[in-house]
Amino acid sequence: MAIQESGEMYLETILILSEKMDAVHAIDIVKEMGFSKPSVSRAMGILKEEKYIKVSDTGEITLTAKGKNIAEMIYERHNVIAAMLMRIGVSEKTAFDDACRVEHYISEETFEALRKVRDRQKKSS
Amino acid sequence: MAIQESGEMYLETILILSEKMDAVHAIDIVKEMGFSKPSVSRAMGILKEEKYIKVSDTGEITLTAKGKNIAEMIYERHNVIAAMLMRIGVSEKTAFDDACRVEHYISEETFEALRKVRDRQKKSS
DNA sequence: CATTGTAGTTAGCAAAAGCTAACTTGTCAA
DNA sequence: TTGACAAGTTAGCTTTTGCTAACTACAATG
Repeated sequence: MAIQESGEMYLETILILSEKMDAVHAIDIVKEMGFSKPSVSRAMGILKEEKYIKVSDTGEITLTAKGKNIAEMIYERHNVIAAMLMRIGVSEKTAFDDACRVEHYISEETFEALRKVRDRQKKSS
Repeated sequence: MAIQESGEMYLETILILSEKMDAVHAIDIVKEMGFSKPSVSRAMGILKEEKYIKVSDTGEITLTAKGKNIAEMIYERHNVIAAMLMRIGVSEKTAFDDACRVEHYISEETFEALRKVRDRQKKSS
């Protein structure tokens, strides 16, 4: 089964959290995303099942290579979109929030075009 | 209840179809969107219930003012997003498809920023 | 050692939005 | 007039993804 939007969000959150703390547990995701413990618990079950994450017997959650690929792709999309929005005058908060929703729906082609715009911008600044 | 993404899609489709033909029926929406007849039938029931559309006794579907507002807002978002994507080099087909998904997820602030970019572009061309 | 609190799971509900199967209804052609 | 097709509806299934209630398991405090 292909990964769902919600799965992408969970993976991205795990990636972000694992850069901020040395061990990510389900409870950290609960606090970060604002979902209930059972919702997160089930999501972790599915992600584990589909080999996107590993969960140690102490409950520590880590991304597999497969999971990390997706998390990083989404995260980069997030950054590229948010950067583009801010460049055209959207506030940081809104750019972040909108990027968070939009990141799941753009094609590879659009992403590449956005990335080129960002890179051009970078060079000229 | 606030309108759902799927509801927005149906309203937008009704708007587009009613510009192409003089009477829109459920079957036209079935053909346009590729959903089953029962799916469209139920969606029309909900949109009618919530006063976004009117359905005549011959089955002709028309947008109410409330429905037209939303349809036009979404349609304009669609156009603004697609135009922006094409401007940065995305192909017409992809721009259309991506806009179709993204249009439901951007904030008013982002939309206004995009519109300004488009207007600036218009003037300078 | 008992109590309390934290982390996580299990069971089951709900809403949204797709689907198929099977029905009604109306029109039109033979 | 009958037979067939087209449009629409009804009933009921499925998946996704949130939720609450209630449980287990463990650890730490008094």
